[in-house]
Amino acid sequence: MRLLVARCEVEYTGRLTTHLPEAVRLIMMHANGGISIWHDGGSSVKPQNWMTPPTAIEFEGDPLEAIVVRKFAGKTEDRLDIRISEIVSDVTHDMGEAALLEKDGVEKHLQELLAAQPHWCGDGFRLVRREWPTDIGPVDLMCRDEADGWIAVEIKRVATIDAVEQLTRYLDFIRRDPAMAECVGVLAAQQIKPQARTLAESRGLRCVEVDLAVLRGEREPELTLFVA
Amino acid sequence: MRLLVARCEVEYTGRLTTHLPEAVRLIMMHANGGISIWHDGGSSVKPQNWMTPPTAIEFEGDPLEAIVVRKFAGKTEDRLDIRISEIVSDVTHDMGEAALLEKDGVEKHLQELLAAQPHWCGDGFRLVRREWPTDIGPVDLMCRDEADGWIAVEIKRVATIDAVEQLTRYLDFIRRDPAMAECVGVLAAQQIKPQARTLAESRGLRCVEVDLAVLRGEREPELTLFVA
DNA sequence: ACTTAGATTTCGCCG
DNA sequence: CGGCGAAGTCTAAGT
Repeated sequence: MRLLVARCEVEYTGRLTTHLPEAVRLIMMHANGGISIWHDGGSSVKPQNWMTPPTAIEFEGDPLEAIVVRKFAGKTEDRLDIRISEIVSDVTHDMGEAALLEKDGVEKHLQELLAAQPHWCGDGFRLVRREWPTDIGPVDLMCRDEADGWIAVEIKRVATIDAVEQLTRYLDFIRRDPAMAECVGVLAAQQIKPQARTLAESRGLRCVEVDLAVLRGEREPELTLFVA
Repeated sequence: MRLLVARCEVEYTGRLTTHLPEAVRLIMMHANGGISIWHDGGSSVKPQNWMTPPTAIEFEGDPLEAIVVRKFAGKTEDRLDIRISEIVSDVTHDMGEAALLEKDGVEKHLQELLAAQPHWCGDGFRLVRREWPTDIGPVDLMCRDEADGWIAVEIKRVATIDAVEQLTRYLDFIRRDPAMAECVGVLAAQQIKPQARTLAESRGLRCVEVDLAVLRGEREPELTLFVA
């Protein structure tokens, strides 16, 4: 990885057009051709400009005066022009083998936990299968209740209006099978946005907020705050 | 901005849990408390781990042995534990004034241009207002045609099936007003995905592809390719 | 290669 | 501060 700290000015043309006025910035260049441009005053997680691989990078001048990064994305060429007026530092580090990030707690885990304890989606629910196939993609969980009614469950970490649309589309297809014409929809998520809840309920879909810690048995479900 | 290149191992606990095995990485620390962790083999645009400001950063040991970054995001504490086994490089650069990115060509500009020249959305259209409010959010443009009919316009840079759903929801609400029961929907975008066009037309929504350069008057509209 | 859906999405606007 | 929609979203998975 090459770390170039330089006073520079940057133009990007591609899906849109941007301009960065002259300032001292960090230019991070990866071995795979990826490049990103940073300023202390900007975001600490999103670069001011960047280009993802594959790219073609040209270095002009000695000492370095300009870097041109090109990418051929379909019809339009993406292009990053870096004009360098002063080099503050220029070092390259070998970082060795790729060391990938291991994650735990994303939507897939939520699905695993709810598949193992479907009663959190509704009383008496039992799992028929995960990733129940439909013509437009798999529903996260298919369950049946105590009266043998069908329930399609869509799982999200955060449920927005999109999740309601998604579940609605699934139900449209599932209910075409006469045996499942009465299939019910449940939206289960760690967090359900108000507009999503409103739209879901207006379409007769049930909403369930679930707590990851409770699903893992690390915490008791919240107790009712009044005494009978 | 402090750039620390070090052999390290990282744990994150917060919205989820992650682990990074030992490797040489770049640790980028901004003056505002933002921090991000990079490896040459990973993505060149998204860090392996990060924490956005506000944060509380503790440095342990001399020479440096560990960095602990904390954030109090609501109820749960976010925490980043960086255990350092070897320091390769540790430099700090003053980058001076913030130099912000200037953008041109995003959806807002498209909306401004179409608001000024609504005839590109349909013959004889005139603008009533931008950001026409409905119960579930604002419609980009509300227009009327030569026969005084109402037209709701949804604008996208790239229109997907989601844009069709969005416009459909808006129309559902708009048409509840008897005076606007006949309101028509138009989807205007630089690019309309084939599936979105099919769905839109099946719902009686009109599709218009617009050209940014033409809207700006930089290019003539395409001529018809046959002679009468 | 293209499409779909997730993301510690992030970011900006507006209430 | 929270909700909501856009983003040069990026990225991984499935077809």
